[in-house]
Amino acid sequence: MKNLLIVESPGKVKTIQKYLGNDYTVKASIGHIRDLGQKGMGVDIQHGFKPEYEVPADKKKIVAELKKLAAEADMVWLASDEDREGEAISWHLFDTLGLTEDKSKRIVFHEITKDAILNAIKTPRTIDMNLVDAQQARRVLDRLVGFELSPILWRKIQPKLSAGRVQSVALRLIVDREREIMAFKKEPFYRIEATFNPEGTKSSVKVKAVLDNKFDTLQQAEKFLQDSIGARFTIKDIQQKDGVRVPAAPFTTSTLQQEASRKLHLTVSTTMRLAQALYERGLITYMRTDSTNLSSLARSTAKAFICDNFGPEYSRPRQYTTHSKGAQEAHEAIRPTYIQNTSIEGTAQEKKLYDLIWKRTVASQMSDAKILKTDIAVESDRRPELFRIQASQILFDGFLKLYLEGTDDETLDEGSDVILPGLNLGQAMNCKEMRGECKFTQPPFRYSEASLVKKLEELGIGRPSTYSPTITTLTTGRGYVVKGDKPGEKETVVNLKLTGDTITRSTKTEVIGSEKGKLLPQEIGMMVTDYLMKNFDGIINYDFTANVEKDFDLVAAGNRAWNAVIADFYTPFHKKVEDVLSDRTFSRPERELGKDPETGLPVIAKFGQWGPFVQIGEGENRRFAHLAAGQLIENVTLEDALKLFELPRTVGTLDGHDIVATKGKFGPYIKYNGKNFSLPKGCNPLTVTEQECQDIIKSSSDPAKDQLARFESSDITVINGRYGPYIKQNGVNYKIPRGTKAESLTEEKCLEIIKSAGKAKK
DNA sequence: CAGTGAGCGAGCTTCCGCTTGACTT
Repeated sequence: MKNLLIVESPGKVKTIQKYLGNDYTVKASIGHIRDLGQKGMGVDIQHGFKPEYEVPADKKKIVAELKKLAAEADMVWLASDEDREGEAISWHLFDTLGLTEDKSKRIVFHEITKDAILNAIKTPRTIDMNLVDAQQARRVLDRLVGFELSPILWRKIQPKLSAGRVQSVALRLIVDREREIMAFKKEPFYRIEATFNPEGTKSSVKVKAVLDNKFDTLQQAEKFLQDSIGARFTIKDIQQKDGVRVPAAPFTTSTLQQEASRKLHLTVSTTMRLAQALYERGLITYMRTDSTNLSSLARSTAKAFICDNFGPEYSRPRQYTTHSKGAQEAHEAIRPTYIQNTSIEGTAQEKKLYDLIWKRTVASQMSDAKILKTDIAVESDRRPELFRIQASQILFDGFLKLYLEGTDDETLDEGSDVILPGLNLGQAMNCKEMRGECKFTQPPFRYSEASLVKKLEELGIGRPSTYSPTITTLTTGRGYVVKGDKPGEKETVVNLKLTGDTITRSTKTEVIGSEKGKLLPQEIGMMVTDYLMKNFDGIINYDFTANVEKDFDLVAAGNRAWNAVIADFYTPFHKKVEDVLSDRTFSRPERELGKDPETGLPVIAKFGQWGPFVQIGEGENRRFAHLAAGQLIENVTLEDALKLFELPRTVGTLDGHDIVATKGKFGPYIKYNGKNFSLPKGCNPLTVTEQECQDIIKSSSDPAKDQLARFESSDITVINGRYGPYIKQNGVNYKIPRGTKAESLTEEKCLEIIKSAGKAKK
């Protein structure tokens, strides 16, 4: 064998092999092949922070294979990604495989095209040891921070907790936001909206306008409406302005996660799983990237596609530059591999995600949209305030033909086109109706998974490959955060309406500030953040990563030794760690919520061995209840706390046995005759009726309830499982191939599936 | 489930970033 070429991702191997032909064997390292040892610190702190590298167990096989192939090859081409981590991977390969400088070359390419790869082969270089050192500094710093801080938490708060440069700041963002919301005092205000019929138009023509002033009180709003009875309204000013809207840049990992969340309501991890599947099928480029760059081939095919399908006036080739902090741009933006593929085969979700990527990519190469913005002021002869009419009209749709980026601001409706009738200066406007509506000032929004990723990217914290795993660490990993809903607060408001000469009042109950699917900090997350803020504010600072990145840049430029950077950080940091560990005091949050109205006993929220709980009374007969997900000691109300004691609740009986409704680890369930039955989604254990419980118990006792089909002779059952239908035979489960409808399965068809699946498994 | 730091102590937990399966009903 002449040449061995090693890349990171197995997904690239086939394509590159095709471009290079038989003189090359293309293999993948499958990411990093070496890491700091798992046992202990893995860094020799005493001797210049020397890293103690090991090949992890799951990488032994690939390393052995690469070693063998490298020994047989005349030349080894190290083609890992062109970024800090990629450079380190090349160096670890060089070191581990026992390569020499005359028998190995370092090459890089940013896109998987024939030109890019052949060009890379023509322009090899040597491994950039400064860049490798910057990576070693990053790796060692993260290990030192994580493995010195985490044990402090085990000792001071709870075992198995963790802290780190990325996760602790991500957690702090969520905790800080929650505290901002707690501190926020919402204020009511009145917004005045009028519906006008312009003089000289049909009476059905309506134009909506909003007063440029808000009122603090009902009285002020009512006064305005009274003053408006019989008032004359005329157009005082008309301003028209041409504007443009520009398409958003092609997707990076972060923006893909945000848009898939906004438009397709996918979680960050689902988005990545689907994108991985598309990538593996060769349908899209690599999905973990911070670059908005498109290859020249992609740009030219997009141009041709747009000209052919929409016309040349819709085409505007653009190259986007990446602005995000710390971007390393080793890959292209996420785009369809072939722009010509306007749709794909696959699951409904895969199709939707592909469609999103396709539209975003093509729209990014289309013309600006031309907009005519109109701003009209309407004055009253009784009051100085002005009504404003704002409209925007699309003169040329450009990229909007395909795609409009979503927004995180839940109060904003998408820029709909408002068509105004012809209006002139001085024209009279007849007021058909005027409303005074009570609104409330809004606290900042809680983070969703995707908006947290957006914020992390803005701060330069974390990388495309870690956004999703970081969220998993905070939620299912450590229980610092739960994803859930906040019900909002009920408010009774008085609204006003003026029609003709009469003002009517209406009273309405509204729910203010409810949020769904947001990241809610748990008590343990608050405690960890408070503790780290108090003792390690430098590390949990939002700028910490940005600052150390500057040092890493100095290392990468060859201007500082990597271990000198680490020493500067470690000396004061470790002293603080020692100080904190010698302090044996513990503090736990505790708060009295009030008195139990039934017994008069105090109700106290505090943190125990098993997490936050509330207790009623003291001594022998006190009662305990866990706080629910998202409830915090510092702001749980007495009312909410008392509700926690309403479970378990005896609902009724069936055949002489009690039915008890309660909540457990897996959500609400009912206990009956020694057995447990989950309550269906949306069924509240506090309000579920005896009849409903009896039905649940009876239907759950039916062994065939999840069976879709049963073929006795071959012991085959088709079961409707949690992840969709599947086939079971002799205790072994088999997937149903994509595109096959479970209802259409016959015994023969099932046997066929089992037979082919059996082969695949071997 | 247990129960809301009396003591002792062995042995465990943990980081970030680069990758993909293997696994789950």
